[in-house]
Amino acid sequence: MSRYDQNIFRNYLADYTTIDSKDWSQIIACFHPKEVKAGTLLLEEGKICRHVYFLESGLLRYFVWKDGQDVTKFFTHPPYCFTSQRSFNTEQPARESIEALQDSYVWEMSRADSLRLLELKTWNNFVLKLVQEVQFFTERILEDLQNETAEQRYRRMIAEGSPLLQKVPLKHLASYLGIAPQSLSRIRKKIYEHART
Amino acid sequence: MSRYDQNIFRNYLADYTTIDSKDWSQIIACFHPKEVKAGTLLLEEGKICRHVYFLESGLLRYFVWKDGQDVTKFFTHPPYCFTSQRSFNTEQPARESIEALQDSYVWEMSRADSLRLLELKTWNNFVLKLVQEVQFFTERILEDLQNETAEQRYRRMIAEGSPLLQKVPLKHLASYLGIAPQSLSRIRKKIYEHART
DNA sequence: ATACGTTCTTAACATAGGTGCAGTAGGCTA
DNA sequence: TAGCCTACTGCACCTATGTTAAGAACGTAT
Repeated sequence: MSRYDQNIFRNYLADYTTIDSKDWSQIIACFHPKEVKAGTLLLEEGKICRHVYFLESGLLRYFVWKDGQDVTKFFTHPPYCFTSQRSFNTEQPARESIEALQDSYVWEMSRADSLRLLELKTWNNFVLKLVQEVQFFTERILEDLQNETAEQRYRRMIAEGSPLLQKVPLKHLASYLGIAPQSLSRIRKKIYEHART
Repeated sequence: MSRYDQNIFRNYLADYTTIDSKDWSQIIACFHPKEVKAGTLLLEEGKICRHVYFLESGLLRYFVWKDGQDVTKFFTHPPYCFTSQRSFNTEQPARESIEALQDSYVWEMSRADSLRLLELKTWNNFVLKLVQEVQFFTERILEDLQNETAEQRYRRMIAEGSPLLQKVPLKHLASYLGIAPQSLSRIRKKIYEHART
């Protein structure tokens, strides 16, 4: 696993928009490397999110506290550009925390730089596409949630070969699916029993 | 109810971004008025959405066909700027239809004009904010769906004084809440019984 | 007026998808 | 060695919602 390889970021951006060397140097100049050890928080609930991040490697988990329980909202795997959108845009305290599940390499950009960089057409274009993409993802999750049970969603993760299955503890997977760990166990049992026969 | 009052649109935009007369004339030049009678479709599932719309007055309903059933996804009330995002951006057939529940006055802009207008900084700025806002809404709906039952969501609509309660037939409200009309009736009965005591 | 379709309500009953508790087992850390 | 956490399993139980079936209220067309 390479660390701090700018090309990962650049290639990632190139998937969204064409980007020349001049744009790229402007963009990368705004980002600074930051290492996040497994188990530590990149963002803590209640604090204001003041950065835009790019995840180069590792794995992150968004979660909230709900009735004294740690509830996993979703995961971010590399390469991905993200922030705590609501907190970042409104400058209000974040409702969720972001935890590294594995040692992660991220690049971060300050709010001030972010606002400045939006003047750059290439970046502006990228951001718009990214936000639309996030919107599509959210809609997709919403749809799945309405149409499928936790079991069906878990089966689909398997069918789609989600890399999360190998990397995420089952307790987090369970809360991500919206069920108790016992229920996930039962589902797993059912699936593997059937698979054997 | 005034018809085709450009000021409604302009004031709406002003809530997102400052807008001078020159910008405004460029923007409004791209939009053309269109009346949608109650009960008719602004967009039909399977067709490609080729416009951006602004809803000046009336009420719209997004719905999809799912297992031979008409399922309401959400409603749009004025003033609001919208489109079938996925279809519009990807030029793929829309998965949902948009129906007018009341006689509605909308303004429409072609795809070509939309792309051109994005070059205008004011408009670009507005679009980015709008897409972020839509993302917030979707996230909020997702959260509610995970945390609340249909009954709780219906109660909250009442508590928040949603205007939909007066305007939308209960059958659509039921499918919007994700339950059968009978179930909504049961919930309503329960609420009103309790309210009386 | 009458008849018809649609929407909404009510009731009895069924059920899927989940919870909670309790006990067991394996692995890691101190 | 003990202690702790995670995961698995069996069982009883719950509850939100579906299903079915019937009737009431309302508007519209004939």
